[in-house]
Formats: sequence, C-alpha cells, structure tokens
Amino acid sequence: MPLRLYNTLTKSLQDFTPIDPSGPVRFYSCGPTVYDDAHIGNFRSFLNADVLRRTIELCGYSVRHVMNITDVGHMTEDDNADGGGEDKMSLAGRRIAEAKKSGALPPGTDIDPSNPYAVAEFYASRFLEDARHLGLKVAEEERTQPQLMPRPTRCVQEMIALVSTLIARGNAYVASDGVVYFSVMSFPAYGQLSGNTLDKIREGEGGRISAAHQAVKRHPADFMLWKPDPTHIMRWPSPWGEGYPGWHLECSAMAEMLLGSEIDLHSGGEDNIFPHHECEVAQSCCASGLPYFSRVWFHTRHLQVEGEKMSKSKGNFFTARDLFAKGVTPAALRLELTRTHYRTNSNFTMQGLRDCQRMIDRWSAADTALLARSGDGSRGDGPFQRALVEFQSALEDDLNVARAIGALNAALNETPAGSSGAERGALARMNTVLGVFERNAPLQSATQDDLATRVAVLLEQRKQARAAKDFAASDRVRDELTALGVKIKDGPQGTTWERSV
RNA sequence: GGCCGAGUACCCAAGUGGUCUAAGGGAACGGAUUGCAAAUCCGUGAUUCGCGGGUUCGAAUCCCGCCUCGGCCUCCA
Repeated sequence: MPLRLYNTLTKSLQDFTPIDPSGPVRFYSCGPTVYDDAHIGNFRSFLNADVLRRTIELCGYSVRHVMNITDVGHMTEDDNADGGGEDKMSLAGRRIAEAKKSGALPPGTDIDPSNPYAVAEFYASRFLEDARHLGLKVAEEERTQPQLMPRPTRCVQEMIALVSTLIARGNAYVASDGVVYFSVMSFPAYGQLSGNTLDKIREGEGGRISAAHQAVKRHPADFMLWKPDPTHIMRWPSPWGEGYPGWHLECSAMAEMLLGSEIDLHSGGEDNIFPHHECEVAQSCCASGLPYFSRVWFHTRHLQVEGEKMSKSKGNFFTARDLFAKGVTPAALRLELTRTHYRTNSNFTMQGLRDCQRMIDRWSAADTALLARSGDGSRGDGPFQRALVEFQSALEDDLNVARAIGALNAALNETPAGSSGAERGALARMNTVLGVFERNAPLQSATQDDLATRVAVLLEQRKQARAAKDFAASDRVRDELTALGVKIKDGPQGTTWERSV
C-alpha cells in the first residue's frame, strides 16, 4: 500500500509520490523560534514531523529533512503585522538579564543579554539539547550537517536576493514609507492554502489592520518583505536600506537554498497555515514561476493540557526540560506527544505520560525476553513480524500511529513464536519510527541531584531494616520515600527507584 | 460574525455503512506471586458510540437540527 497523507492544500488524502523518484524526499519543517525554551506544544509539531520523516524512511525512501531555527526576533505587537512593538529577541534579553540578577540562570551560563545573537544562541543550543533527547532525527544530523538546521541570520543574503527577484518580477514593490511589500494581487492563487482568499480578507477585516500601514499598501493583505529601520536591534544592509527581513521570507529563502524551488513536503503547526505558509507559497511560487512550492502541506493540530488550552496563567504550561527534570523519560514524552493522530487536538496529561511509560516498559521487556530466548529457530512469522505488517500499513494510512501502536500491543499478548532474531528485528523496525527504546531513561539531571543523595541514604536504611526483618521500620522508610515522590522496586539485583511522574 | 475540525467506557484512544453484542493501552476490581509492596501472569470490564430526528434490510459510521469543546480569520507549534 502506498503512503497516503492529508494535504492541507487540496484538503484531501493523497497518495504520496516524491517529485524525484531517484533522489531524496525534500522535506522542510517550520522549526522553533529561539527567544525562549520550546514547550511541549511546539514539540508535538516537531515530533510529528519527525514521525512523518521516519515513516517515509520506513516506506523505503531516503529523506532530506530541513528544519529552521529562527534566530531573528519578531515583533511583539500583534495589532501590527507589518513590524511594530518590541523585538522579541531584546525582550528575551531583558528576561535573561533579570534571571541573571536573581540567580535563576543555570550555573556556568555566561551570556551577554544585550547581544541578541548570544540570546538566540543560548536558546538554540537548549533547543537542540531537548530535541536530541526526544529523538528528533534532524537535530541529530545537525551535529555533522549543520546546514540542515539553518539560521536566518546566516541567510540574509539569500533573503535579499529573493526580495530583489520578487521586485524584478513585479510581485513586490517599495511603498512610500520605504518598506518593501509583497503584492498579493499579483498572485491570483493567494488564499488557496488557507481559504483566506483576497475577497474574504477584504470582507473579514477583523480590525487588525492598522490604518497607517493601510494607506501605503496596494492591498490590505500585502505583507512586508523588508523593513528599513536603522535603529533595530538586529539589522543588515540591503538595497532598501539598513533593516530587517519580513517574517515569512526566511522559510522561502532557506527552503529554496537547501532543497530547491519545489519541495515534496512542508510541515508546521496548524496556526502556521495562515498567514505564514500562505505567504511562503506566494513568495516562492512568484519567485520560481512554478505552480507549486510544496506539493504536500502537513499541519499538526494544537495540543491541550489536561483538557485546557495550554497557558502560563493556568499553570499548565510545560517545556520539555521542565518534564525531564521531574524524571519523565524522553521516551515517554515522545510517545505521549505523538501517539494521537496529528490532525486531531491531542490532550497532554500526566496520566497519559504514565500510560506511555508503562507501554514502553512492556515493549522493552518483550525485547529482553526475545533476547533471552535467542537461538530459537521456530519456523514461520511470529507475532511481531505479523504486527510489523499492520504497523506499517497503519502508518501509511495518513500516519495512524494509534492503530500502529495497537498492532504492536496486540502482538505482546500473543504466545511467542517464530525466530527470536527475526522477531527482535521486527520490533526494532517498529522502533525506527517510535524511537523510544534508546531514550527510555530519566536524564542525569533528574537522577543526580540532592534528592538522589537523600534517596540513597533512605534506601540504605531500608536495606538494613529488611535484613534485620524489621518490616515496620522498612515500611516507614518506604512511606517516607513515597512522600518524597519516589517509587521503589525490589528486584533480584537490589532495589531501584524512580520519581513518580 | 465567517470558515474549519472534534465529541466512542473512569482516563487516553482505534474503528467512518454489515465480520462492532466496538481494537489497544492505562486505571479499577478479583486471583496467582511477594514479609508487605512494586513488577509480572490469569481473569472481569461499553448491548453501546454528545443529544434528538431521518435515510437504509442494516448506522458509531450517511443526512438534518441542536448542545458542548477546539482551531483559524495578520503573536502563536
């Protein structure tokens, strides 16, 4: 069965066929902005892109996956899309400066908060750390191929070239305020991706378009490509004066630079559909003269937390590192964020995280059991080999991860059969998409701290109590550990512990 | 206001016209095991798919209306 994906552009399921059957699949993902740590909602989108990439590989294609790290600051004011308010990178700098004063920065961090490049680099490296823990393949590849995770600040020349092309082709103009705008009326297909066609935008209005900028633009939906501003915190020379690029420009420029004018796949969160991706399509198609920028547009719906929209004020806002510090394994977080279909809103819960951990532990135990009976040469396919067939066909059906996991779990309940080597191979193959076995342990930060020291002392006390058969004392110690949020397990190799999540 | 998704057991979730008296996981409960736990193993668990109509021999699945939740309509993954 071929891989079928839902394409936002056509609003339908389509068989996936790469543009170039001999070359790699060209895949661009909208990555993080680095003026803060990425939260779990961001990671749901990035991880779904990773699952898609791994699924395409499971189907036998090679993939060239690019994910940008946006290190230019965007503006804070949401009532002015054409550039207004404070740059978010300088805002982040102020936040870091305050954290520095109050001693809230991680030890050993030496950073100049007034330097936006340093701020960006600080958060970018933290993002890469989180992303690698979670098994984002492109972040792993970035170690040896840094160009796969491009930074807009290093691609300003490409952006300027793109603006020049658009002006030369009549798709962009310099307005009386000196700002370069894209002319949406020059691109009749504008609105095809999001449904926000030009007539609808005019009708909708929504009161979000400021009158001052309206006056100089040919159409209210015209968007900024270059803003001259000699006072801006991050600025570059350009034919239109010293300033900074529009926020849709970087993806068009970097995708073209690294993948070519026409790509197979482009992913992002659902909120990117409009205006960001709509504007990318307009820029890229007008610059290339081709009917498509990306053949398929893949959008992940938003994540809720405990049934509510995630927000800092509700206290249900989590970054990946918050959870790692609580002892959550990267594997459990990865599974919790990817196990629900990407086109439905998923609900992140602590209970869900525990459910995922249990599943992963059972899969690991099954793998260990297979290893233990290695050498068994039973003929015929065993349950995991049969499950792999269903697993792959579920993923090929628009990434039905839940059904794929169901197939794997069902195999676990069957009587073991088949060659254990082939069975382990099938399980390993499923894990090439799930990506959980290699990250099923809490991070060091969660196991080597003050709590760990205290737990070690308590466990020793309990060991002595048990040796003396003083079970009342032993149980008191366990109660104390439970109160500290620690679960213990007596096994043949002694007692192990973990934080209860 | 306009446009788009979604509502399946205590929780997560698959299933989109007959094989559904609805997969799978977790929780819970009963049993085996354990000093007691944990883990493991065995077993129990929706006659029903937000609500009300309709189409059909047959509906969780299609149609209409209503309710609830979520998203987008130039901050956002």
